[in-house]
Amino acid sequence: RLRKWQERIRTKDAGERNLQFALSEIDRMASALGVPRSVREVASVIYRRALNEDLIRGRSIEGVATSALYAACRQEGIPRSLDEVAEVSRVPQKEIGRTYRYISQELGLELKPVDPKQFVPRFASALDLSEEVQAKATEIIDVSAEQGLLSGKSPTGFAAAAIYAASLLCNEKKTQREVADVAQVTEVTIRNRYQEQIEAMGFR
Amino acid sequence: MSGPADSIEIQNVVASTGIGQELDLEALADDLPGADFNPDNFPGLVYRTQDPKAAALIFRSGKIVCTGAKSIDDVHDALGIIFDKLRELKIPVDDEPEITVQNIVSSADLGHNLNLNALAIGLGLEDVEYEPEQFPGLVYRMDEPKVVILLFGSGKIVITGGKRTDDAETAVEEIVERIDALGLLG
DNA sequence: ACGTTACTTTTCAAAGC
DNA sequence: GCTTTAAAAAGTAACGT
Repeated sequence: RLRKWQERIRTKDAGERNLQFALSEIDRMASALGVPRSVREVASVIYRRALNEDLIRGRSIEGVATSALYAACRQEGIPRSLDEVAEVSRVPQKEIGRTYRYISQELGLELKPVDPKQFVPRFASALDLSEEVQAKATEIIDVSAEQGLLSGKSPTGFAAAAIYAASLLCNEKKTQREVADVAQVTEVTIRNRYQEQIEAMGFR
Repeated sequence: MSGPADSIEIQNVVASTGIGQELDLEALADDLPGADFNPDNFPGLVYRTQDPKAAALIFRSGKIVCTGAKSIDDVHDALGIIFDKLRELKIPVDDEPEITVQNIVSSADLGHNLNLNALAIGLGLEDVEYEPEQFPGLVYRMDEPKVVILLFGSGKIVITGGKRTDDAETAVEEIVERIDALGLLG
């Protein structure tokens, strides 16, 4: 009986330690990503729910913690790309994506597809672009999405192209390379999306 | 009436069978020209047929997986060729080994562009996986027939997971109906 | 800025780690 | 869970020229 008692304490302690580790990892990654405290709290709640529903079995703590943070950013409307999240995590991007899909499904998060417009303020400020460029980029995204150009396209690439186009239209030109670097997409992707968006806007 | 169902093309058929006899894959690798066998990598020996084009994974237990064929007939033809090759090598093969179709992959065209964002919400986020950052297709799991459908912005689709030839047809009719009911079919 | 090649997703069996 | 095999869809990426 004493052994059972000790094992319970050991298990409880191990569980506590794992939880503490996960929460501190969420905190560390959130800081590195520069997301507000409210998002870390949402991520913590998602992690605890995954823990309570036994979704961590067979998965790494770090993987679930990272996915919880990725999901929290989306839920709070300030998404980070999987690339960005993977940069501050020690879990490979592929595993983060797979784990995210799993916990999202099991917890019924039902998150809508990421809206490219949600990347505009962050990318634009990283490029020192004005409020005017941001408004223009947002308009370009709305118009081209309405014309059906968004289906299947990566939200970051779509946002990057719109920002590039808007910077040209507002005489605050940034090079494709500069925009590509902050959005972490290639210049080829920006070029391809840019061409379609310009046509959708009726320019040419 | 030409509809999306008429555009269905089988792209790949996966089937399993067995010759009812254990095999020495090392010896078989030497006797079968073109056979690939890397036991450190994978326990199966890979053998490809040219006509019909297919690939077979042959295991020590005598069980065989055939994949890459474009029709169920092609699966039978390809496996027939393999059975004959084994018999030529004096390996006893059951007279008519049972062949089980495990998966059929088909493609089709709905004929209209699709708004995948609207479709994700319309079909129900709980049954849909749509992460364009990772893959351009929307993944929809259908219960009856039990298949998985990948839908693309172009209106082209992939139906996989079915075991019967008509699963794809039933699935296409069903998905068209659901998309149409949402008013999302051009 | 081309073209080519290759990777992402889904499905399924096989034997073994 | 992974390893291998095949195939489609469309987007993105990384090569070399």
